[in-house]
Amino acid sequence: MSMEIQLPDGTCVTVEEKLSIRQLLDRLPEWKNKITAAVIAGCLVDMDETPEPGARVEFLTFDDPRGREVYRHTAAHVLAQAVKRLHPQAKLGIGPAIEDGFYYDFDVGRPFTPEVLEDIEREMQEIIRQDLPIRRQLLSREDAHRLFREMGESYKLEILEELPDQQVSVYRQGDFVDLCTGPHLPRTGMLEAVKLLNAAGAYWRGDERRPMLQRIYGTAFPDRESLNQYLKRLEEARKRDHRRLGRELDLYSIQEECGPGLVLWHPKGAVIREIIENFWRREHRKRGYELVYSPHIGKADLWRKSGHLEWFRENMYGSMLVEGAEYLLKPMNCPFHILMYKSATRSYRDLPLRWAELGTVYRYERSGVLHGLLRVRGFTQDDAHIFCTRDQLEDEIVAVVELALFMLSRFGFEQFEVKLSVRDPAKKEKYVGDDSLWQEAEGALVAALNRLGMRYRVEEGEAKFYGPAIDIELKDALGRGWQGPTIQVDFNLPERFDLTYMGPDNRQHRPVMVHRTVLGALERFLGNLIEHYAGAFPTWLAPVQVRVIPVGERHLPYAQEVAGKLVESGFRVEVDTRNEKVGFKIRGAELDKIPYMLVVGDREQERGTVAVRRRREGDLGPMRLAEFAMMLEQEVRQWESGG
RNA sequence: GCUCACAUAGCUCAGUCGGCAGAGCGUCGCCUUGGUAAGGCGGAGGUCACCGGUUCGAAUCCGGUUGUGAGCUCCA
Repeated sequence: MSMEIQLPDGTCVTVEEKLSIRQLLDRLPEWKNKITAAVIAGCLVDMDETPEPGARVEFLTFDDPRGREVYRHTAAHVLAQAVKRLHPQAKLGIGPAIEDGFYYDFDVGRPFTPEVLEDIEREMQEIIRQDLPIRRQLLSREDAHRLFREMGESYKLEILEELPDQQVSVYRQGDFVDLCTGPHLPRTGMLEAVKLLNAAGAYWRGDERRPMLQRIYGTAFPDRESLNQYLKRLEEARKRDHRRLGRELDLYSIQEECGPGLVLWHPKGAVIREIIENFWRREHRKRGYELVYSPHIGKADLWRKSGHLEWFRENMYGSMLVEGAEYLLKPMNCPFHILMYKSATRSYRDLPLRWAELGTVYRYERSGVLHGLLRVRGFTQDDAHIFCTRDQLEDEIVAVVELALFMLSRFGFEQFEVKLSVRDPAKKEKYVGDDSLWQEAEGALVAALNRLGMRYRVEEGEAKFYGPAIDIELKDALGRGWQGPTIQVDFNLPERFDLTYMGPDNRQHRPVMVHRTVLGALERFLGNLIEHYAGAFPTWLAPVQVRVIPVGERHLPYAQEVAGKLVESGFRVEVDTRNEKVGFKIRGAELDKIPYMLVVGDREQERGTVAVRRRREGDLGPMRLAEFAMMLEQEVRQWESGG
C-alpha cells in the first residue's frame, strides 16, 4: 500500500498512507514552496490527484522544463484573473506558457496601454498575495457549456466545441474560472517574481480572417534574482541588435527612399561580406563545386514551367514587358541552373554536377514581416544545385551537411538543431509530385542523417512545395536559434524540365536535384553574425583590423608609414589623425570594436616598433612591426582554416 | 497585409497649455602635443517623415500617406 516519492534532489521517500499530491506536499514543508508539479508514469498530474497504491510519484521544481511550464501557465491564469477583475467585459482567448514566459489573449474593446499593463501587474500581485488555492473541477460537456455561455466566454465555447471528451476540466482560483487541462500550481501565492513585458495584437487562432485579440506577454520566475537576470539578458540582446550595431558600426542601411527590405551595404559591411564570399567560394571549390552566374530576370514561361508561377506566385514581383514578352524577377536560382544543365547532353560520368552561385533573388514579403537584415525583399542566397544519380544522393547529402557544419564552425557557431522537414500528410495538395517520389526523397535524407549520427526532429508541414528538407538551426552566443543551412531533395524539377543523363546502360535516366544553402542568405547570415559577435568581429572578419594611434601630431608620418606597410601586406588599417589625446583615441577604437590598436610615439618611432593593444584586453607591449604583421597573418589564417 | 505605438540635427533624445527649434554625442575650426576607455573653447548642421485640414498662429490638434517598432501569419 505504499507509494514512492522522488524528490527533485533525487532522494526518495516512501509514504504508507493514501494521500493526494496536495496532502503529500503538506508533509514536506521544506519542499512545499518549491515543488511546482508532480509526474506519475511520465504524465503531469493535478495537485488533487490521489496516486494509486504502489505508484511512483516524481516531484518537479521550476528547474525542470515541465515544472517551469506549469509555473508559468499558472502565471498566465493569474494574468487572466487580474484582467477580468479590472475589465470584467474582457473575453478570454487562450493563455499558454511559452519559451521564457507566457501570454494570454483577450478580446477587449480597446488595446492595452503601458499604464493599464502596470495596473494589471499590480492586480496580479494582489492575487498572489491573497494566496488563492487553485482547484481543478471536472464538468460534463453540458455543464461546461452552460458555465461559459453564462459567462459570455464565446472563445472558450469555441474551444469546448472542438474537444472530443465527454468530460472537461476547469480550474478555479477565487472568483476566476478557466477551461484548462492543467495542471497548475497548488496556490497563487507560489508565484514569486512576475512581470508583464508587452502587449500586441494577435489574431484568434492565428487566423487573419478572425478577430484580433489583445495579447499580453509576461514572464515569471521563482525568485527576483532570476527575473532580473532574465531582464538583463533581454537588455544584452537589445544591445546586440544588428539594426543598432549596423548603424553604429556603419555596416549597412535600409532607407525609405530606396525601399523597405532592400539593403545598402556600406564599405565596412561590404568588406565583411566580401571576406565571407571569398571564403565561401574557396571552400566550395575545394569540395568539387563549380561556380556559375545567372541573370536577375527570366521569361514568365520559364517560371511557369518550373512551377513557381503556380506555387510561389504570391512571393514574386510583378512582371515587366520586354518587346512584348513577359519577364519576372527571380525569386530563386534553380530554373537557370536547370537550363545550364540542359545546354548539353550529360553522361553518368559527368555526375554529380555541383553548381554554386551567390545569387541575388527578390521575394515579395508582406510589409509587416520585414526586419532589419533578417527579413528582406532582396537577398543573396549562397545557393547551389547538385545534379546526381539516385545512387549518389545519400553521399551528396552527407557531404553538404559536413560542408555546412564546417563553414558555420568557422564563424563560431558550434551548436545546432537539426530538423527534418516533411510534408503535412493532411495537405498533400500543397506539394507537387507523387507519393513515391516524396518517400524516396525523405528516405535519402533520413539515411544521410543516420549515417552522420545526427539527432533530428521531424517537422510535419515544414517542407517546401517541391521536396522534403533538412533544416539546420544554429545557436548564437546568447543561445538563440537562427535558421541556417537547408538541404532540399527535389525529384520534381528534373521531371518538369525533362532532365536526363546517359547511363552506362546506354539509356536515358532522370537525375535527382538537391537544392542547398549553407549560410542561408548573406543578409540574414550577416545579421546573425553581427548579433553573435555583438559587433566585435574576429580579426579575419573585422572591417578594420588595425587602427594606428599616433601619440602626438609629430608622430603622424610614422603612423602613416606603419599603416602603409600593413596595408601593403594586405591588412585593413586606419590611422586616427584626430587632434586628441591617446586615451580618447583608444576609447574611440574600443567603441568601434577594432581588434588591434597600435600606439606610436617617440619610443616606437625611434626603434621602429609599435605598441600593440588588443581590443578589450589592453596593452600587449611593444613589438617590431614585422613581428606584429606576422602575428596578425597567423591569426587570420588560423581562423580561416580551422584553428 | 492586419492591430497598436512611434517618426524632431548624422546618432540618442528633450520640447509644458497651440505662440521665435533645444541638449548630449558625432562632425568642423582654434587652443592644447599628449603614452593605453572621454582635455578646453568656438562654429556649422533642422521644410520637426510627407500631404491635407482646423486655427490669427501647428513640431504640438484632426485626417490621410510613407516608413519604423512590438506582435499575428509567412520564410532565406
